[in-house]
Amino acid sequence: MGHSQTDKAQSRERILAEAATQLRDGGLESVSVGKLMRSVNLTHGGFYGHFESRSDLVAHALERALSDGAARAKAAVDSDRPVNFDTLLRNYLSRQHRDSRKEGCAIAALASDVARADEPSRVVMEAHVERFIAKVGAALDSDDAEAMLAVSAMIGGLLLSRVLTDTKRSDALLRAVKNGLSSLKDDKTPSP
Amino acid sequence: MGHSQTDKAQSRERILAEAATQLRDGGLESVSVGKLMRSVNLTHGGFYGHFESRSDLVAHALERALSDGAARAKAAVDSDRPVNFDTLLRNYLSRQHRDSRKEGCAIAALASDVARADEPSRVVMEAHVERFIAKVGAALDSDDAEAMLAVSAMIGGLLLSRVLTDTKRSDALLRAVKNGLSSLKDDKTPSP
DNA sequence: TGTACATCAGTGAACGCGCGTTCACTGATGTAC
DNA sequence: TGTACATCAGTGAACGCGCGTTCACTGATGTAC
Repeated sequence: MGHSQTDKAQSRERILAEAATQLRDGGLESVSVGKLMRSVNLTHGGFYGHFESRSDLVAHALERALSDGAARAKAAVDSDRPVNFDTLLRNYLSRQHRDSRKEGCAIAALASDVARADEPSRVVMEAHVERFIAKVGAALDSDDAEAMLAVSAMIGGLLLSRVLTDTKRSDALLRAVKNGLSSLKDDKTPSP
Repeated sequence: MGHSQTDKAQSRERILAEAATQLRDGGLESVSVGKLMRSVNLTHGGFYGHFESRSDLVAHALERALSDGAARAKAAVDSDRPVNFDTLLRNYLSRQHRDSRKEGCAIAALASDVARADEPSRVVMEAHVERFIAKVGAALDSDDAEAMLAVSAMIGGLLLSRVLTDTKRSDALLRAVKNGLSSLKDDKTPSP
């Protein structure tokens, strides 16, 4: 708890990172100023030195939560070429991803929340959805339409696998979506 | 605001129906006892004659919200045979469905919420997800795996179409998922 | 290099507010005679 | 059929609590001389 300017930048960073995690874990409503500040070992009063209001924080933390997911995905395949579609599927639709909501894809974690949020929030997520579609399109090397289908199924599949309490059915659903989408690629690679 | 026993049953029904609508519109956290009772022209005190607690209400209203969607879907195709897959897709992935969250599918509306909720809530939605998979499986007349893929893409697609603020892109996404899934059926009907 | 002082990151008491829940009540319902 | 009374659906004041936000403060930082 220092008092220097670099300490302040670090505090803001810790607040933002923690808020992004709490957002993915509990949704847009779940972050409270008091609990958040306590969880980074600060007191609530200091919050307003970093953010204008709770809703200002949520806006920044939503962007952060979404960026974290993209960064994590990039790290998982590293500097590889255009990204292999099957690898992407295997990572995204894994039991590990299903079971680690806090660290996973924020589009899936917050889709229902943002679908009913105000326009600014939707614009923030929209950019990440479009980037995801572009990335999957490149991996599939196909048009937008196929990438849109794949992204919809990936996000829907991950979400549903988290709803199902029957682990075997949840696993089966992940597998079904993985295999079903994988054949999107197979259907065209053998041709040319 | 009568005082008879049939009045009471009607009150409970009005509370439950309104709660289900508010749930689909604003998520599991959005329903407050005071606002809810005011919106059915009663006072907050009377609430506890109908439900044990707010969380008891939410449990019942979640079930209701999910059932409403199924009932609406059934009404849309009426007493028809096994349900036509393309009709189902055209209804589910319509702009109208996208734009009427309050009256639409509660699985999509509440997927992210329930994914992080306690087990009882997940069990309630799970039953409806399984029923949806079975229904789509029958329409496709195929195995679970293909139905799981279709349901994932339908729910993910509807959700993403609600996130996108660019109407043309949102429309395009609905169309892409509709067409992509429609070919699941086409791929096998011509064969036997 | 050493001292005096302005800055400002972080503290914690206090605020008004809406929440879920309780409870003594009111008055219409519907039963017993 | 008419009256007396128990029941109970719905009312609204009151409660304790956690929320977001404000603000006078403290004390370490880092600059001016």
